[in-house]
Amino acid sequence: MNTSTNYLINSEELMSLGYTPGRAFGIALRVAHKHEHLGKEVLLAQLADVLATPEAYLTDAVCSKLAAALIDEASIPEDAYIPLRDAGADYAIYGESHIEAGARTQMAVAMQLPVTVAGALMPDAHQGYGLPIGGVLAVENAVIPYGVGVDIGCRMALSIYDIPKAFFETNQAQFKRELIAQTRFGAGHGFKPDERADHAVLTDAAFGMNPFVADLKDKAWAQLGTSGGGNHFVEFGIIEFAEGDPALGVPAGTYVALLSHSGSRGLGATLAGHYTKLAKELCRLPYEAQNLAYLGLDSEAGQEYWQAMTLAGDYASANHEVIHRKMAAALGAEVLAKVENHHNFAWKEQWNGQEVIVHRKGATPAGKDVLGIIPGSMTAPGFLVRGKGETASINSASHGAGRQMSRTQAIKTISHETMRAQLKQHGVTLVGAGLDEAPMAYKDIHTVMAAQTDLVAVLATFTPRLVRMADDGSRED
DNA sequence: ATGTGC
Repeated sequence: MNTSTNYLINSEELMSLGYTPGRAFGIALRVAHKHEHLGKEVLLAQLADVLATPEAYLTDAVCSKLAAALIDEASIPEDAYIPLRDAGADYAIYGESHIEAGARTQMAVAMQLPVTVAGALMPDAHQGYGLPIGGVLAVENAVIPYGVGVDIGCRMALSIYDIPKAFFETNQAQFKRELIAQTRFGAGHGFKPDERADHAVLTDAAFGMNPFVADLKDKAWAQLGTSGGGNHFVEFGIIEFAEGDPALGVPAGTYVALLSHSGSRGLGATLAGHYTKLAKELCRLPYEAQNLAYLGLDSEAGQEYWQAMTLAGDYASANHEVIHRKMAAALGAEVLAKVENHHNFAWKEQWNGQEVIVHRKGATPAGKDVLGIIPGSMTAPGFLVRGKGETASINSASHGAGRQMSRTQAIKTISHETMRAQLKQHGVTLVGAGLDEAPMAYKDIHTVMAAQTDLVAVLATFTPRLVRMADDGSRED
């Protein structure tokens, strides 16, 4: 994904040929990279010629796609693009010193959209696609598919069991068995036909909203109750309430709890891809803002996306419900309390006396007295929090610690021995996961929490003990 | 994030 590494022909050279940033520009860079064996001079001459007469290259084995993109771009008049504002409004940043520059650049562009009302960057923010992860954007009467993200409705769910810590510690083998038996991980994975779960979401009329969505229902059913890959997990841990919480109905004390993190699987990903593509066709923005293409809420496409997003959110919730339902039944556990919050979604909310659409892409809703879960890492605590309703953060907080290292960097620099030692030191048993999910790849959650004391108050601390994540190819054992 | 690509 990192396209900036040692290309024979770089962006500046392309620009000196007369290429301008856009889709064709990216294709030209890739063509040049793929055919480096031709040598720099030959490539530069060829790229200049394609730019001058793209029509002559429409059937060329190497440059046909580049030629088509150039013709396509030239056919769009300058004034077909929706202009950005010259200067974007200011936005609040929490924990700025730990946020990478790329995330701030993306947020600055988002602030220039003509529909933008307000924005904020959470302390776990990092660069994403369109809106940064950890970005919050309030807009007027529009929705941005990539402001929600690919994993629509991705969320945290916590079940607090009436099980003492001591019982967990003497029966860990049983908890581990059930963790493996009741959960499914891995990209593309679902349940076999005779293992499929049932849930009311499968009867949601929104599955019939159009043939495209209807086609996704069978896979959604197979994946109901699964967790997927990446940073998703299901884990047992110990949750400590220093004080009782009357609203939740949990007295002060220490309990065993189940915490899950996952989203809407293939269903949400397919819907996100489909509606982002549609938004890009209907909302032509300048190159740097193209991934922020928006749909008017009053438009047919906007209403369709909203309905699809709502379905994906309900489906993501059902996924967690199935996991938690199965686990409680398998353990014979009584659930004292449940907390759930999504952190990739768009909401209709009041902000500063005005109705806005708030996009939270990797940000926890933190309106006044709203409960949320902010996970740390597999060896660092997560927190059950209560929102303070801070206007400047648009009633939001971070959705975790955030990455300190990229996946590739983590795989390169962290050893299996180091990771094993870290897990052992914290008394954590891990099933699955690769080095890219090593705890050292994440920021210090305490630093992140310290940056958002104005946004949330901590109600309880959750310490992971038995963690399951997707297997990954880099594992050696 | 996602079972499949510029």
